[in-house]
Amino acid sequence: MTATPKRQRRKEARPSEIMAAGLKAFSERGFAATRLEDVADAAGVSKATIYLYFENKAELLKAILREVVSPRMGEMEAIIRSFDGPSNDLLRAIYARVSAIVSSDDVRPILKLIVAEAGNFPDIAEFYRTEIAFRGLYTLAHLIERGIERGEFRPCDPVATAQSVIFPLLMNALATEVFGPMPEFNIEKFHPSHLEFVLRGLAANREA
Amino acid sequence: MTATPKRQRRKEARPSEIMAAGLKAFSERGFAATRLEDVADAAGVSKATIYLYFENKAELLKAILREVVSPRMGEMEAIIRSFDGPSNDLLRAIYARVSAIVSSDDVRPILKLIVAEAGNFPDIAEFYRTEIAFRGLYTLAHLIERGIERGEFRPCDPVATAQSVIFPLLMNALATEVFGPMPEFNIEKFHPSHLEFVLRGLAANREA
DNA sequence: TTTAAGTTACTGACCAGTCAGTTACTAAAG
DNA sequence: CTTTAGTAACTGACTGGTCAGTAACTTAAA
Repeated sequence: MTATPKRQRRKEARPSEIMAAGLKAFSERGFAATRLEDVADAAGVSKATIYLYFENKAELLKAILREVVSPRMGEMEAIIRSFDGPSNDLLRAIYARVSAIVSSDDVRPILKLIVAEAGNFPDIAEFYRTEIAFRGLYTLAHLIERGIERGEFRPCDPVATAQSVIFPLLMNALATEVFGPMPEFNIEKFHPSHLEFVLRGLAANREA
Repeated sequence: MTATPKRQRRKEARPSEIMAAGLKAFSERGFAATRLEDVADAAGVSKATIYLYFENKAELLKAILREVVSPRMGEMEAIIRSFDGPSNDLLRAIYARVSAIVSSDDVRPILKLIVAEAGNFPDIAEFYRTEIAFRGLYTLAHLIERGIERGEFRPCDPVATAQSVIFPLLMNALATEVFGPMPEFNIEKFHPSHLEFVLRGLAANREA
């Protein structure tokens, strides 16, 4: 009988399993209200094992916040660089990609977590402020600028307008995370409706 | 010498002072991480005094969340009911009012607090979901519908479009609360820019 | 003098972090 | 192909500190 032993040694898999369990627990209950013992249970290890891979509770959170979002940022910028058609089509492509990322089950909880905990972790707040928020916003602003230069979009402040474009996406994901799925918000209609709204809001005047 | 006594009996003033101190502390550090003793210090009372006016820590939070936002909701609806001009002007008026409320120093922290803590307080989440979020969104949707009926706005899904209008406002306030004031976001340009964006996104087609 | 607002000092529960001990695995020697 | 010595992964049980909530007392005001 080769029964599975009561415990296993799986050095490689542990950190990511612990981080996944931590993301779920932290985003559900908040950082301070989450017991490391519960994270351990969910990850199928003992609490002490967490301390083999992470210095302390705060470092576990930071590792989670650093790990999940950053890789996705590159994608968006790559799409913009490699695209060559009308700005409308580029915007559609970006929109589809961003909304898929932001609404995904691993990124959406992060959004809530950042809002809730950034105040207690200044270095993480700074990281998200510059590497995620600004970088994302300016990338989008750059796309808008491109459209203006090509005469496809009306003249406007690109950074301010980028917020009009992207914030509803973020807020919609955040609301879903906070209140759960909301049929009253017309979830399935929201994305096409907002995209249409954005394209009209950006459209260059016909007369010219 | 009629020196002020070391302690005073101020039954009327205590609750609101405690709630103000609680709002500040809870929104800065989060509910679980906030010590009731710190709230007491900030309110100029002892911790036990809090228990004279609130059953426990959770009830203090609930009282704060119930108290601050609700009164503001009525205002918005009143404006819409009493208005009679073009929908563009109505939208401008509402926008000014809502953005003032949402960015105010006592409502903005509530936004963050709700996002962070709704998960741990189901009854509060339900209250905000229905009495604040839906009610506000549908009120705005109603305004948009009015504009469509009068031929001033293009036909669209009012509820979905209301999100395009209001979510940037909320997200902008939330970002300010989370990351602090951000000159890079062109704060002073954002509101006029977004309003312009919204009016163009809603505008009825010229041909008709 | 009475009452009720307010405080001080305490307690019981909880939990992050630690450490001594245990078990899974590796591989060198027989 | 065993056995066994060594090591790295993992765990159970503990501790020191923290903090929500309370009980017994004090004093401002009516």
